[in-house]
Amino acid sequence: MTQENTNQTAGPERLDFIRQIVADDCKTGKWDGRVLTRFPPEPNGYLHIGHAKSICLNFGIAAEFGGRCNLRFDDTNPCKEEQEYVDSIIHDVRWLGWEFGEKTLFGSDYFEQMYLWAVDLIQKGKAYVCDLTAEETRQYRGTLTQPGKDSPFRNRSVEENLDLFSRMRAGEFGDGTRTLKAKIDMAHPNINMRDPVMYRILHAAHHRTGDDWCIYPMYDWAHGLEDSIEGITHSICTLEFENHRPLYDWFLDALGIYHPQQIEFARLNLTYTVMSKRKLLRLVQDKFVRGWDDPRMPTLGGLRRRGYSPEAIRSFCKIISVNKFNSTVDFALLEHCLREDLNRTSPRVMAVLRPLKVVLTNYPDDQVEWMEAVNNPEDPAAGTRNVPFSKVLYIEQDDFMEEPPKKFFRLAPGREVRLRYAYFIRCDEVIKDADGNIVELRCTYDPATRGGDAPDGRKVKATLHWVADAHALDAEVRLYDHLFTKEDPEAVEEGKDFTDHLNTDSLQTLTGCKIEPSLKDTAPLDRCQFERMGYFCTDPDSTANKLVFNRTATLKDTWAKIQKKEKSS
RNA sequence: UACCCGGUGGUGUAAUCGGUAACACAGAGGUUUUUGGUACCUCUAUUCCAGGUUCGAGUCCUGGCCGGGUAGCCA
Repeated sequence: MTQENTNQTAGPERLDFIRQIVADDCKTGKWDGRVLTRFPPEPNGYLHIGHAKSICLNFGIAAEFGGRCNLRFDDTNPCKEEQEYVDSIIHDVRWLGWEFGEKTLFGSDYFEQMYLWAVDLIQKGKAYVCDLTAEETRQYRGTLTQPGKDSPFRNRSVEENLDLFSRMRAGEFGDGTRTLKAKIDMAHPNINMRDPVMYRILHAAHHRTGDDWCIYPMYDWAHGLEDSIEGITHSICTLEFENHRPLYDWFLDALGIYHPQQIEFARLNLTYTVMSKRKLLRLVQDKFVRGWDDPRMPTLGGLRRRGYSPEAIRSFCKIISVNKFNSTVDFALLEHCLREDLNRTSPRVMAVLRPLKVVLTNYPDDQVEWMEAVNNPEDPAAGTRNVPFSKVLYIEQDDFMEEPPKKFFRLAPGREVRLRYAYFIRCDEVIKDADGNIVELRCTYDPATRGGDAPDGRKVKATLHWVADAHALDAEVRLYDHLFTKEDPEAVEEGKDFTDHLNTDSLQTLTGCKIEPSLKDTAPLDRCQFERMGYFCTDPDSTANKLVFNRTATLKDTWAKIQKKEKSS
């Protein structure tokens, strides 16, 4: 019976609608059991958490069904694309934990084949060279509710089209003077089918093909061909391409070549976040953030620098699943996945962010004791370390209140608490400066409580983290909050835009923080938990002389919740 | 007001094809605890509307309503 239960909980996972299609296709042998997906970014920007959804979908399906997933750059617009983006995208995909073999693929590698197929379409009378300007093309296209009208160049002879097209390629014409269009139906209710442009003239250097070409294929023409050439089985893309599918199908069928199946899904939206490339660019350009990898950015570079783990992002992508309707995922769900992973994997250390000096009046002046501390209670294999303890220490300012409310059970005058892995201490005296600020606590420790337990069995209600003054490392700590104050930053009133909802307190920099000495040799992107404070990550700005940490996420904080509730009531 | 797509708790999904609406997050309460963390337990709350088919509808049909996408020589 136990075994049956185990089998049930480990039973088959529910399939989302795309995996359902793939599973059905495998069963019916539609693609001879093959599964080949692809992730096709344009190298014109940095990847973000929304791309991670697509990456995990495509690579995940390939892995689960014993197939493959191609990383293919959709680089058909030389004006926007750069090698730097290619490199960063490759890095991000690998960082997320996906493998795509030695070879990355590029749409631009297929330019010659695409050209040949364009010629084929001309010969079949299904494409023509058009001399209309961009503006005229727009007018001829009609509107959403009105049909378009035929271009005066629509009925050129095959010979003339062939001649003109080869001269377009040869560079005889200026940018924008001519296009190659598919000859479909200018009255089609789907605007994408109203003689769409296949090639435009662009005398621009391409990041890979250099000056080899001065005509470049449009996405609608190129994308299906790329899929076809690679033998993709399931071409998974976002919802806005749904209206393009008939054209995708039309091209492939007109050419009579291998025809993958396109499937669309809804892109990711996250609360308190913007996701469009344009808006993210604005944040960078207008210096609302420090760059593309600012730890507040939803870019993979930003999340990485913030301290997010690839595992957390992958489990998030799995849990949100995939569907065909727009939805907005609660940021708290991403943080949940993050904490779930970090709790399991992060070594614990003690760090005091806002130090309050504590002097143990009955502790020998020059004594140092090395206390054994557990590195990770969730992982016994992580072992232990020793932390120095001495007469002068720091605790968190928030861990002391001169006049504590009922639910506060940390340190207060006359009250006893435990210093983690060390001793019970009692507060005897509060020292203030001329302005009445608390600057120091005089306390006594109980030598009998070494390690943290009282032989007489008495209990304390709180355990505090601490750092010994003489051995402390100084550090800068950057605390982050949501970049926006509104769940949906894009829902704006008249005359405003999303930057009006920027959170002015999204970054708080703390200096003079005290860290236990075990972190002396920490390296950029190392992750750890500062006990009771949250998950942190060493920033790339960190040096041996100046340590810098980013707060990845707070721990769940029921005390903060109580405070918030009492403040609001 | 053209065409396409879609509506399941507060949020994200599931219900294996017509058979007891479930899981997670969030929220509330509690147990354990040398992290007010973790773990564990309890609770709150759901099929857009109206008809129809059926013993039985979240699922099928019809009609509404609501939401999203589309008029780049961008992808």
